[in-house]
Order: sequence, then structure tokens, then C-alpha cells
Amino acid sequence: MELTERKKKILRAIVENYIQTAEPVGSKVLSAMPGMDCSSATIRNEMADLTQMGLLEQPHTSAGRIPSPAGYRLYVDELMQDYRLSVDETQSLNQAMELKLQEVDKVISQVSKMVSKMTNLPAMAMTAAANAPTVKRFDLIMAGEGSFILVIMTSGDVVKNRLIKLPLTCTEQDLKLLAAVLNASCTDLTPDSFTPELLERVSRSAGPAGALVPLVLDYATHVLSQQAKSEVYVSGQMKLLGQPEYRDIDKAQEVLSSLDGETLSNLPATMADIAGTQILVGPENIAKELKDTSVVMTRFDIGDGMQGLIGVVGPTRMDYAQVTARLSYFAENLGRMFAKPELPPSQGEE
Amino acid sequence: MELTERKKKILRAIVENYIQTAEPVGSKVLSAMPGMDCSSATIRNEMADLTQMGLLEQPHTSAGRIPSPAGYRLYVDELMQDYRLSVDETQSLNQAMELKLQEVDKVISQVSKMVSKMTNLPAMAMTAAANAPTVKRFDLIMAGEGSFILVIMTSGDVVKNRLIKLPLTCTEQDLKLLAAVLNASCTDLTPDSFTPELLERVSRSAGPAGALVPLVLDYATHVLSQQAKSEVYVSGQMKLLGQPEYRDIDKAQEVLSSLDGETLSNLPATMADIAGTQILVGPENIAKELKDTSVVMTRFDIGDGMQGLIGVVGPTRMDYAQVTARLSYFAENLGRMFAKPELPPSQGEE
DNA sequence: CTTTAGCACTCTTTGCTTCTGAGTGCTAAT
DNA sequence: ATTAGCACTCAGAAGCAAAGAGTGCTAAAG
Repeated sequence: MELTERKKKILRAIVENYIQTAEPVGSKVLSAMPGMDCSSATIRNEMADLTQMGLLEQPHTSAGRIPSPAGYRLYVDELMQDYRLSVDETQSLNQAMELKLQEVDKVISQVSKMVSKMTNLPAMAMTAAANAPTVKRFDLIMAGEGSFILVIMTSGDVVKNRLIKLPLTCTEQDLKLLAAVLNASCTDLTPDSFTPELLERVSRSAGPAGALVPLVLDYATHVLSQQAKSEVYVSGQMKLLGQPEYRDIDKAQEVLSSLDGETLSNLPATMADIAGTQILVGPENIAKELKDTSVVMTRFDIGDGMQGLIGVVGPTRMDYAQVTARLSYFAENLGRMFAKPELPPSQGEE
Repeated sequence: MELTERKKKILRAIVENYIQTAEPVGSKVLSAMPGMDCSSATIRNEMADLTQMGLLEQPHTSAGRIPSPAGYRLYVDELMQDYRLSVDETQSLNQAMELKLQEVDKVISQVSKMVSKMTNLPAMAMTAAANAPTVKRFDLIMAGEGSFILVIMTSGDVVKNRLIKLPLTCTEQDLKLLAAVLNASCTDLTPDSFTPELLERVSRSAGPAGALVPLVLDYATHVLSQQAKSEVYVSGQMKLLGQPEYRDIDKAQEVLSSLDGETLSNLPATMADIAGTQILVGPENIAKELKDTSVVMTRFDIGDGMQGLIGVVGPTRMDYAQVTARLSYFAENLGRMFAKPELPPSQGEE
């Protein structure tokens, strides 16, 4: 059967109406719509065709039609019209984006909160390093009271530090020597290269402070692995309850349970594949628990080979156009923000 | 009317049964309980008395009794028996507590997740500084590529850093001088003492690197204010939905909405007053939205004048004994953990 | 004087039936 | 090809009776 223009028009109308009302759409309301120049009977015939083509379904015989997943797919791919952000919206988005100078982690968690707020749906945000991070530079600062500060700068220009108590007495000179040795031998290495042999070699050549080497490399390993690990933040889970399809708590819980870290942590794997915004409708989804929901996500680049992902989860019947527009805007600006940071030049983090 | 031993016994039985079943308790089941050596009729009489005394209530005439808020209060204060953690429980708590060396912030957020998991209820965790933090020490490290790392150690021995691009050329000597000046004039001061005059005086005496002073103090202010601000983490909101009293989504949402930062941020104010574990039953609660719920919270000390608070939110009918025991155990160990950190001596954070 | 058995009464819950209305599919006329 | 008309279906609301749980009170028993 052919998908005529009129059929498309009807499908679009059904999808959009259903998105708004969450109620099955009947032939009568459709025929009453402006621009629909035919009777309800004609529309019924068309709807029967669309149902046969697998684009619509009927909850039960005496109800109107709702879009099937395939129907949504078609709508999203071909029928959906771009949603234009209003001035008000861009303004409040901009306002929300005024993130203070903060650690990447915090920015990400805040972003997930903001996205959730803007879309009124549960949102997730995460980052992942594209290539394994390494240490770019070690610094050891004497801090009095028998302790020193270990400062590590990673390949992503992220700086982390830690106050460590000295297990032995040690002069500033000793620390300087150790730092020099570390910078010579342990930079640009992934954690798995920190072999016991390396460790011993370094400690020997580092003089009195050599005993600190394990502590230092331990922390380095910790920092690097944290850096590599993408942390996932999920916010606004409760927003899901506002959606009529999740008035049933069990359903909501099922969906939300799959958002608890586990499932999402293997998302970054797919991340590289995503170009721009991706919309997963119902059964196409990541996890089987999400088969009745949709996920919309957008990638953005942080620079330094890092990528980020923001997305929302909602009923299949969500306003894709609007959500997509907002996510893209967000992602774009985040990318820009990370690319050329605020003027009093700063980069990396604490 | 007098509160006889038997009345107490009955009240306790009712509370505990109701905690388990979430159903009103009738005279018949009570009389059938082991240790109840009287008929259902007698119990009915006693229950009528307890109701009159305001310790019990009846959802409707033909239902059993449930404890009133006052009844809970009495139970919590006098009747509740300590819940002893089983070996299994302490073990899994210990296991959960094996927090990796991490920032205070992250520990706190993780703690809230753990508490929620252990109690199966929404949990919150937060910290607050008892006295205004100050900078204890500045360090400036040349980092090549025309940038330097600013390292700040605060009064709480927390170390924060930030990579800053140099807006001008500047030698390592210049930075050293600047650090010396800053350490001489700007330590032990709260951010509000960073007046324009101070700023100017310092920049003048700091030689070539004087132009960096605003950047440095800006960041210091940021760090200190972040330190002073207590961040609240709430986890496991969805857990509330597992409780039968919140099957009604609107109710759940109402309660959870009051957990979104705002309400909780003025909790720290009361924090000082809390000794050990505090149980707020229904109407005694912090926010009016919580009038049908209970909050249990425990304070712990982090050292350096910092305090933390962990707590859970749940139905008035929650297992106070168990929750209290778990919270206390948690708090105790957290306190210990912060007091004398892991052996390879470390303290403070990144 | 306290306890208990017995009983009438109340009120929620549950299951059932009926009714209503929205929406369909089909047929016949335009 | 479109449309009007009509019989048919089915979910949801409304109404109702029966069941069951639990109470309060009274009167007898310890």
C-alpha cells in the first residue's frame, strides 16, 4: 500500500495530538481539525489502512488510534517539523547555563539537573574519555607539619591534588628530586605501565624520598582511573511520575531501575557512534526495561578527546521536536563552553 | 487515665505490627499474639482507652487501630527496644563503607546513596562547616605553556587547585614572590576581608606577578564559599514509592518536592542542636509537606570543625529501631573514618 | 472490680450487573 | 473516491447486594 500525502498528514496529526493529550485519537476530532478537508468516514478508511501498514494501533476496538513504534519512527524521521526555541526559552537556557567555574564532574551533574528541569523528564549526563588518560606532570609541595601536597596534572589538563602525611622526615630538596625523577620516568604512561619494576627503579633513583613513590603512584592510578571512568548522573527521576503513562508506580519503577548506573555505564561504548541527536523509540532501546519508553540523547565534545552525553528518558509519547531542540541547544553551548573557557583564562579543574 | 504496663504492651504490639504490615491492627490478632494473655474483648477495652488518650486512632469505625503521632512518639521514646545489627548487616555496612580515597563531596554523595540502599528509603547527606573557613596556604606552580597551577589549602586542610593561564609573561621567581606575599597577607582571612584595598596593596608589593592577584583571590573566594556552603545530596527518592502509603503518586511527589534542596538547606542551622540521632515524627517535622512522614537523622563529626548529617525520610510507619541502628552505625564509622584516615597517611582531599 | 463471651451495628471491600458513549467497520448512496 | 448512516463492540462509570472485619456495649462469670 502506498503512503499518500494525505496519509502522512493524518499520521502526523495523530502523533501530535496524541503527544499533547495522551489519549487515543478518534476519526471525529481529526476531521474537525483545520486543514482536514474530508469527513470522519474517509479518515476512518485511511486510519484502517495506516493500521494495516503497522503505523497505528488500537488499544481496543472501540477506542481511537495511537501511533505504533513504527509510526513514531516514521514521524521522527520524516514528518516531524523542527521546533523553534522561543526567545524566552533560549534566554532561560542561557541563564541556566551560566555555570560557575567548577569541576567537570560538578558541571556534568548540574547539567543533568538542568536538562531534567527544562524537559520535565528524567535526564542523564555523562562524560567519557576517548583515549586513556596519562599523567602529564607531577608536583610535590612541602606543606609543613610533616605533610606534603601531591599535585597531578593529567593529559586532559585536569589537575588533581591530595594532601599526604609524610611517613618519614624528608627535606624540600628530597621532594624536588623525587618530582624530577617522576616527571622523567612516569609521565605519559597509562596506569597499567606502573609495574613493580618501574616502581622499584624509580624509588631507587629518587634518593631519600624514594619511599614515597608507591604512595604517589597509587594516587596517580586512582586519579587516572577516575578520569577514565565515565560517571553517570541521573536527575529528576520523579519527573517521570508526572507523565500519565507512569501513573502506575510499578511501571515507573521498572523503567527507573534501569537508569541506575549499570545499564547506562555501557552507553559510552555506543557513544562514539552517535552523531548529533539520536532518538530511540520504544523497542529500539538500550535495555529491555525501556521497551515502552523513548530515549533521546545528544553528544557533545569537551575537547582533549573527552566527550559528553546528555539525554532524557520519557514515554514513547514525548514531544520529540521540543526535546530534541532543547537538547541540541544545550549540547552545542556546552561544547562551546568547554572549548574556549571564560576569559580570565582557566581550564581544567581542581 | 493511667498508662498501665499492659497498655504499654498493647501499644507496642500495635506499633510493631503496624510497622510490619502497614494495616490497621484489630483486637483479634493482638489477642492471638504470644504473650497476650487476655481475650480480644479485654484488648478492645484497652484499645478504647488508648484511643481516648490520643495514642491510637481509627481510620474508620470498622477498622483496627493505628498509632497516632503521639503514639509513635511514646513508642520511640520509651517503648522501642534497640535493634541489634546482625553480623551480616555490620559486614555489609562495613563493606559499603569502604570508600576509596576521595573528595569529601563525593564521599558525602556516596554516603547518601549507601544509606538509601541500606534503609530502602530516600536518604540525605550533607556537611557544614562549623566556623568560616579561611585560606591557610597558597602555592603557585609554574606549569609550562604559559600557565600555572594555583593550589589553595584551607583551614580544614582541604586542598583545592586550579590551572590558570598566564595573562602575561612571568618567571618562576615572580610566582614565588607572589606566593610569599599572599601567604603573608591573605591567609587566615575570610573572603569578606578581601577588600579592594587589600587587593591593591598586595598586588603592588608582589612585583611583576601582581596582576595575578585578582585571579588568585577570586578563586580563593570561590573555594572558601563552596567550602562554607553545605551541599545536600538526596538519593533514592524512588524508594519512597515502594512504601504502601505512597502508592498515591501525588502524595509521594508532594513529600519529595520538599526534599529538593531548598527545605533542607536550612537544616544545618538546626544541626548543632542535634545530639546523636533525632527522630521527627509526622507533625513535628521540618516542613509542612512532611507532616505525614517521619525523618530520622544523625549527626557526625568530620573534624576540623566540620559536621555531617545523614538521614532518611519515610512513612511515619517506618521501622525506627532498625533505621536508627543503621544510621548510628554509619555515622559512627564515618566519624571514625574522617578522624584518623587510612594508614598510608592522607587527609584532606583534592 | 476485672475479664470475657455474645451480639448488634457500622463501614469498607469486593464482585456483579447494567448502562452509557465513544469509536469503529461496513454498506449503500452520492 | 467520498460520505452518510447504522449496527456492533467494548471500556469505564454507576449502582447494588453480599461478605467480612472490627468495634462498642451489655450482661454474665471469675
